[in-house]
Amino acid sequence: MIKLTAQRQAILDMINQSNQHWDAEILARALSDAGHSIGIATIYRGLTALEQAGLIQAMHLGDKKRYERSDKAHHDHLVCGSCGSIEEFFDEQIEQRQRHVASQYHFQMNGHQLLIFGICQQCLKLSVKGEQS
Amino acid sequence: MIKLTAQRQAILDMINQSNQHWDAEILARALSDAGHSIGIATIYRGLTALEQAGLIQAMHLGDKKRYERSDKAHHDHLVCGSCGSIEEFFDEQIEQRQRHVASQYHFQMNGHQLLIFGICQQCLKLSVKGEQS
DNA sequence: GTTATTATTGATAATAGTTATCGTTCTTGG
DNA sequence: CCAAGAACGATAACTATTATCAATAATAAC
Repeated sequence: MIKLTAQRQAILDMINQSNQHWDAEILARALSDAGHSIGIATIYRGLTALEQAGLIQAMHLGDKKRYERSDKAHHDHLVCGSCGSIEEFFDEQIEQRQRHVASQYHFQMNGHQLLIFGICQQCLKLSVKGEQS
Repeated sequence: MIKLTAQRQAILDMINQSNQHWDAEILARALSDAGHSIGIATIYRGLTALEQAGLIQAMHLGDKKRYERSDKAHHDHLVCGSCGSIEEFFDEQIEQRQRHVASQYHFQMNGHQLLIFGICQQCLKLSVKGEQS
């Protein structure tokens, strides 16, 4: 159904080649740096099309939408408020409990998003070092 | 520290009087309907100030920020994709597991957001009725 | 209790992220 | 080859939010 044009292929490749959680702006810059000149509207449309086709997956983080590869198993995210890095995790017990809660509320769950905010290990180390000096 | 002006008091009252998850636009309309004429910038600034003071709490849902009372215990949300309603729930096991995951990753958690997406009981009932007719 | 200082307000301009418009280009089937 | 539809790029428009700035209100200093 979806037409995989050269532009969309470039977007898809870029996303598939890394574990990043891309937003449209960063992706545009990366594509430009890689030699692809793709209009920003085409990038937004491409992302939407690729998401609908299930070729990539999307999440809302704060005020912008992020896209990542869809060829990995479901997972949730640890978001560092200091460096902005995003770490992934999966916990079957949490998944189970969510299904349980949904059924309790007679709620037909078709997705979820769990973000854990805080400070990542890296940044914790740095802040300790910084305080010592 | 925060100055509770008449405008901010009106915003706070409006939020405290209901269990809604307000966005700035809806809140502005409600305040206007209630006879308060408060500039939209003042509403945004007031919301930020009240949030920083801990008098209300905020969450990101999709592309807009929502505010709700802070005088209730922590909870997460079931978001209906059909009618937009937001139901609240709390599950200690999920909370515990999150703390566990964070410590596993040496991640200093200082908050989280869990959104369960799907269709609420009300909308499920309606869709069944609709299909029968 | 006037004056100086500081914070807040409202109108509006500006910004960020995203979507819509529109004329042009690229496919693809007949 | 050519018509129909999809996608493209440039850019205008839109939504949510923040910044600017002059006017006003509250607070503190004398």
